[in-house]
Amino acid sequence: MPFKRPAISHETSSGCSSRHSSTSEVPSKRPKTNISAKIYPHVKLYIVQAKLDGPTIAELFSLAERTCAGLVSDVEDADVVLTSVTMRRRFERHVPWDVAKTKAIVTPSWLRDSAEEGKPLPCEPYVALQDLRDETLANCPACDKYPCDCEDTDCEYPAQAYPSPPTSSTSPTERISSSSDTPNPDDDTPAPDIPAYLLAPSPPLPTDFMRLSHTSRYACQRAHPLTCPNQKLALELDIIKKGRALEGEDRSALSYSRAISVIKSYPHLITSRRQVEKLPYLGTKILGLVEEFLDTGRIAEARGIASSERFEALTIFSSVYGIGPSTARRLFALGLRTLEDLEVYYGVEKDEPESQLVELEHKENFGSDAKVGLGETWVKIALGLREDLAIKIPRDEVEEMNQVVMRELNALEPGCTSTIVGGYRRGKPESNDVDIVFTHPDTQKVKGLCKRLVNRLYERDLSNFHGHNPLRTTHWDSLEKALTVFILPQSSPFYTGRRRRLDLIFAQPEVYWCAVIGWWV
DNA sequence: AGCTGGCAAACA
DNA sequence: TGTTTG
DNA sequence: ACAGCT
Repeated sequence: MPFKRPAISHETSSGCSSRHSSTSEVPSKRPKTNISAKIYPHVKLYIVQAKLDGPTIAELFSLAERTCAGLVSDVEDADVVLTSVTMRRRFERHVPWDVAKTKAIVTPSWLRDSAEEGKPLPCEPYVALQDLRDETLANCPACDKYPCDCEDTDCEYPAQAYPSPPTSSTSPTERISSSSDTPNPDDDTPAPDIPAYLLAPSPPLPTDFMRLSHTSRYACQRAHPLTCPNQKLALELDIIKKGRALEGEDRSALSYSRAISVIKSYPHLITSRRQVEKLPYLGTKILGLVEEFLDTGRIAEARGIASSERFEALTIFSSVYGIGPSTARRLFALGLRTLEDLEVYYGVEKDEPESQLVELEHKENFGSDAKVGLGETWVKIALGLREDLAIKIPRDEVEEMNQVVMRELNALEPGCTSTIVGGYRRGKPESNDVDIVFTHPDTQKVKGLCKRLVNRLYERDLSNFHGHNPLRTTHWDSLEKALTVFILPQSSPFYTGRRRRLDLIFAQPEVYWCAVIGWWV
């Protein structure tokens, strides 16, 4: 699910040490200022003419031309609505309430003052309708939305909601996997041998929220939070999507994917069909389902799918590594229904749970020892792994895994740096697997490093899947990756003995950050 | 009405 | 080639 | 079977 949310920018004051000299030395250009003359180059304006006299309207029109993307004649298309109307009842005669909730509704002075100051101004002092104060603040184009939501209180975000900075291998011994190692800004001295361009900028680059809009056709321009205001609807549609995917109806599933993605980026609670019917990728069928959800709180088709024996079985089957929709359907057609059925079918001997891993290599060429045909050695292993892999990994432990791996990598090749990506980077409190991107300033040293690390982890009993072979290793272009199964050492305070999926991605230094931001899933 | 929808690598 | 994965 | 495009 390739949907990312850009990191929310901290206020500069927040704990990050400014000792990192990094930002000034970054060779690539930071987006300095928008080289646009307009103050609100992306803002579309709608003017409610009621209560405004002719000259004022003319003045606002010309201001709008100078400062904004333009005026729109349909209020639905607008980002900001200017009005002198202050009473809800009267305002509703000009703009439907549902629509109004999705805009910033401000007085004409907002535009005048912005033009005078020559810069974007917060909407807060210009809220036109008190009933829509929250919505207006949330939709104010001048603010980085999220900070604006808590303008009164001090903005304390839970630290764990933020991506951690990369860990460099330059502090090898000092950090003996101490428990909570939240990013510690001050005591860690900048690595002398890691060029600044490979370290995360501090403070983080601000996000240009004005370039993001939930109406964009491109998913990468539609920011969305981890859980959205319409989460239940999204989950309901997701069931249909999964159902379609399991049945091999890829086209349909793709449509649901896009629709869900659009809904996830819609920043308000949906209360009427009208709010969303113009959003991209929502057509007649899915709008109908949305409407049904609005009316009844559920979607019959999704309920039907979710409670069907077939869906349940296909879901469990395909949760096994190596079993996809097609095989799942085949197994179902064979009459299998449960995990136990699978274990029998694939001939898993539960008596000797440990032996599977060790002896695997020798069995490799004798596919016929499974009870019923299919000598799927893979699936046998995956079945044994399934229980562990179904357990989510807390952020603390993800960070610990990175520490441990970095310690080994550092011993192998000093001067590496890494960033944890995947779900962790998107702020998920728990991950299904761990993805880490590595690099080293010396292009030559990156070559073959992936294999070397995997071998070392294997020798150290940290990674033990499939003999010397990780699930797969591969490299395309200048990326190398290994998909492995990892166990923390017993000495770690986070040791559980549970096996965890760990993906290692090695990138050439010049594509390191592309690998970091491009690693979705 | 009819076509398109992401992709590359790995395995059997 | 078809299936699965990230 | 879902939406967008031509």
